[in-house]
Amino acid sequence: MATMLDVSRRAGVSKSTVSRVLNGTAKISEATREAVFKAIEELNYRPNVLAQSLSKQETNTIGLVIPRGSNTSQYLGLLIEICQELADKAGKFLMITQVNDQPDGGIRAIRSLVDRRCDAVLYYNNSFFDRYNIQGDELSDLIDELPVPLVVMNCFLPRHPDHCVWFDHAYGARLPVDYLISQGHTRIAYIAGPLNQRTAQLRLQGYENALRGAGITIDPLLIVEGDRFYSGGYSACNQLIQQQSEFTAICCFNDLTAIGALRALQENHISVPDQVSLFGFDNESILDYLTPTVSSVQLSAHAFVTHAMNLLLAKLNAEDISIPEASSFTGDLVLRQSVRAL
Amino acid sequence: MATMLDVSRRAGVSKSTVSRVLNGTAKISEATREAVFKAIEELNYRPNVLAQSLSKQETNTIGLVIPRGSNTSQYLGLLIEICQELADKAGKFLMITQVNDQPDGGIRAIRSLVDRRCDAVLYYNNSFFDRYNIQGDELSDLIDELPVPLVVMNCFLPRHPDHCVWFDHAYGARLPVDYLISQGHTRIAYIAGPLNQRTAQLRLQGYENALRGAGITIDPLLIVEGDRFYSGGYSACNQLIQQQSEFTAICCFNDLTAIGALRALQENHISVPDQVSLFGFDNESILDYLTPTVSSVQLSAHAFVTHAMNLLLAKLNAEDISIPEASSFTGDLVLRQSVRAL
DNA sequence: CTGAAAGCGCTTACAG
DNA sequence: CTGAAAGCGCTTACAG
Repeated sequence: MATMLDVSRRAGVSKSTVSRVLNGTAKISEATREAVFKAIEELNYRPNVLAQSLSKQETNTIGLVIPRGSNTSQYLGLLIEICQELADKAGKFLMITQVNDQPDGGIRAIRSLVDRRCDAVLYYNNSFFDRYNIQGDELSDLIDELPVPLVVMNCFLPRHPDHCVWFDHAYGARLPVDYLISQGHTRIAYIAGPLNQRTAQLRLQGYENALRGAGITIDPLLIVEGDRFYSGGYSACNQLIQQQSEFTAICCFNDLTAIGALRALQENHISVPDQVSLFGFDNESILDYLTPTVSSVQLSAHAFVTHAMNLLLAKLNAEDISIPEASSFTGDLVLRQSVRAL
Repeated sequence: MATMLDVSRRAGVSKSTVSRVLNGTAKISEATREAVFKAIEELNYRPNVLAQSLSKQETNTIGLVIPRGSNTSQYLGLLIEICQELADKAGKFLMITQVNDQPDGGIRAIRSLVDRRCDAVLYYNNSFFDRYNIQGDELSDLIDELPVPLVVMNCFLPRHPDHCVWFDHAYGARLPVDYLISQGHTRIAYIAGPLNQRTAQLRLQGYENALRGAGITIDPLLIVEGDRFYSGGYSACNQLIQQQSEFTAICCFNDLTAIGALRALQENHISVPDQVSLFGFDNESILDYLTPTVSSVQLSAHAFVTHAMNLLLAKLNAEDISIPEASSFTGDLVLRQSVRAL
């Protein structure tokens, strides 16, 4: 690969001049400019970004750490696309890496980006209690230690509320239950996510809070654990049906779970919504094309990611951002055919 | 940030020694080793990967360029996860970047990774005729010009068959049509993808080839263009219904299209599969949870991506791989309730 | 076992 | 307008 020295020789000038031509950092006579460009062309020269970065002591790069197990998530594409777009606008290169399936995978991914001298790092935390996921404390320690800003998405860090952006899952999960209660339902079942995950715990809490708020006793038989995929929703719903507890509605951890449950209900000739009302969570676009269409809760992933990136960029530019309360995001109810008043 | 010089001073040794301790590249007395590690600890030192790479003239990094508009694709997560895993195994850092929405976005993304001295680059081509996508010729020129290996996924490059891995879309799309014909269907409709995209064109060809092969006249009225999303399938199917052409089966560009079509059929009280058989394409896992479950064609994305990464790694290691014919991948029929014999 | 020096490919004061 | 030189933070022959 041709270097700047090669170019300078071919053009009959010094390295410095080539550098200046390339960076437009000084007046250069038209003749030498042309000579330099000619040499660049002939040698097919491309600057070594590593050397540039080392020399300038800046990389203009933002690091993004994406989670594993994301092949079932429709959020991943959105996350990347928004970050890319905002990084572009800010004139930064977005360097993406994925955590690998090892202990400390998350921390190592972050460090690896910092070691490559990213100006700042955005970390998407999949769920607190994932097998190899970072604990909140480790993240907080890391934020204290790192020489560059780190913003964490999807978890709340008590010691660093201004470094994280999170969803209020409990609040969001409460919405459909409150609504069902307002429509006269009292026997409301819940198919949870994997309860070793923080997100699943919080959403279950939201369900329980709603019932408690309405003075309805929580019936443990009406709470079944799924696996956040279709199959878990399917078998959990079958369990609900088989144990013959009476219920008039089911709220689910997420949409996939609800779709699995819907299938189980239909196989058992239980009509939705005539006999059972159904709520998903996430508001994936397929819900509009199921029969019946399925109600859900919409988390504004777009606003969420945008906020996180803007927070990061603000920290980068050392803008004195007042800690925005909006770093916590809630959800909105989306009603469709799957729900009816009792 | 502490540098190696800082560490060496604190430990009372030379930079060289610190480097050797860190890299285990020479016998070092236990005493100095400890002193060095102590200094590293105290200064919270982390090597500058940029400087290392520049000095060693190697980065041990593989670049991956992912497409835009991937927020609706379930392949993106799989693509990244497999590449990450194989890169890990090969001891390489995987640097991911996304093409941005500008002319030459693809080429610029590739170049940008090469400028960062990736050892090799893997490029996922979304579709030939996307707004800003690279043309095959440009890719071939790039392969000739770049100083590092470039492997291209999802398109066929006549000049570089050994640098690309692709699906035989026409073949895959032919499978369900052949099957339907074998089951006595002759009036088979097709809801295409956006026909300005190469993939959509090829799959439509597969449909037409099957009909021709069976001596069935192609009825233009039975071919409608969708948009590869639910909504396009929905309206295309409504169009088929309204124009009252007789048909006993519908094959679709992809599963989303089929799901949209299913909704339209159900709204019109047309029974699947009693009155109309239905095929999707891609075999997304939701198909098992629809009512009825929907037949499809499975492309082995896993094998596909694995093959591409292995091809890249082989080129990196200059292994003399005989050009594998298997660089073209086909699909498999997956039959479910949505199809019946006539 | 360890250090001094040159080099990786750039940028940027400092001179002229 | 342009060049020589020092420096970015490492690695690695070359000596000893």
